[in-house]
Amino acid sequence: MTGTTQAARHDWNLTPAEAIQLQRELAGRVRMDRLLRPPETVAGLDVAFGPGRSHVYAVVAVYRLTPLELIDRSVAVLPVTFPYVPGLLSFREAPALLAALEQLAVRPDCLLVDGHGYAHPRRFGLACHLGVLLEMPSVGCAKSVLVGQYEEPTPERGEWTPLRDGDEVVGAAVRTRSGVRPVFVSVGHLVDLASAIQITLAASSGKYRIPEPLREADRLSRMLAREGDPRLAQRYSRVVRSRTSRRHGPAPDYRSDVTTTARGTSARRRPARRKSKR
DNA sequence: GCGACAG
DNA sequence: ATCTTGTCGC
Repeated sequence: MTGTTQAARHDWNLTPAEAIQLQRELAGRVRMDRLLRPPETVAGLDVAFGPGRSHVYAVVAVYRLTPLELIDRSVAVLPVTFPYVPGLLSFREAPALLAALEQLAVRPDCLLVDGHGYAHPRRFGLACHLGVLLEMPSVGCAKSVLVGQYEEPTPERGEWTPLRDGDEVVGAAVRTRSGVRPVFVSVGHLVDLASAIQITLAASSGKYRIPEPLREADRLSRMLAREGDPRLAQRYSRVVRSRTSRRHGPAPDYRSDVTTTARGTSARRRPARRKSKR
């Protein structure tokens, strides 16, 4: 899949009302019925915001599952152009994450996203959005619930209970580490819930609540965001990538099909019209 | 009208 | 998410 999907591209310069309509349309493309052969590599995706919340620092951390180890990383920084609105996270974070994915040296078998997938008001959270645009398997892994209710799973790592929104099972509360709060897993795209849970557990060491790929993406994005220098952050990603790819040999090229650029310096025609609260 | 509300 | 000090526990 190297820039061959035409349908998987759209404008990000939308109003909240337009964004909601787009989600309703794209939600029809989510596929959670396909069986997934066990992935060998999983990419953790997360973002952090720089000083004044002016820029989004996106990081992708690719891990091999056995053994669980970091094999590649990439960074992208873009100006913030959309407010934080529960249910519309994609329009604030996805452009930067897609830009980071484009700079990756290796193509991961699956995406593990910091946020929900199907467990969303319109069944189209950030993980679904990325999976559908890239046409690749993705899993949503959030630290708190957006929609739905669940019963506490027993304390042992590996245990889980369904997350239900009305009669529908939209995800699962998964215990990635014994004795701590569960994480909330849901289908992103091209995986079923059982696989999504397995992938989340496989990416978790058991020493921390957050799966390793997401911990690393979170750690690096926050570190770079604190520096507050977009240009330096992007340069840093190149250094890291050449370093890791040198040790593991040449990696297959990665190309996404999205129109976003890695350097996003051009001003949007329709900038964020209000600041997020809280 | 009053909460709830991924990051 | 980000802003922040100390504190409880392995």
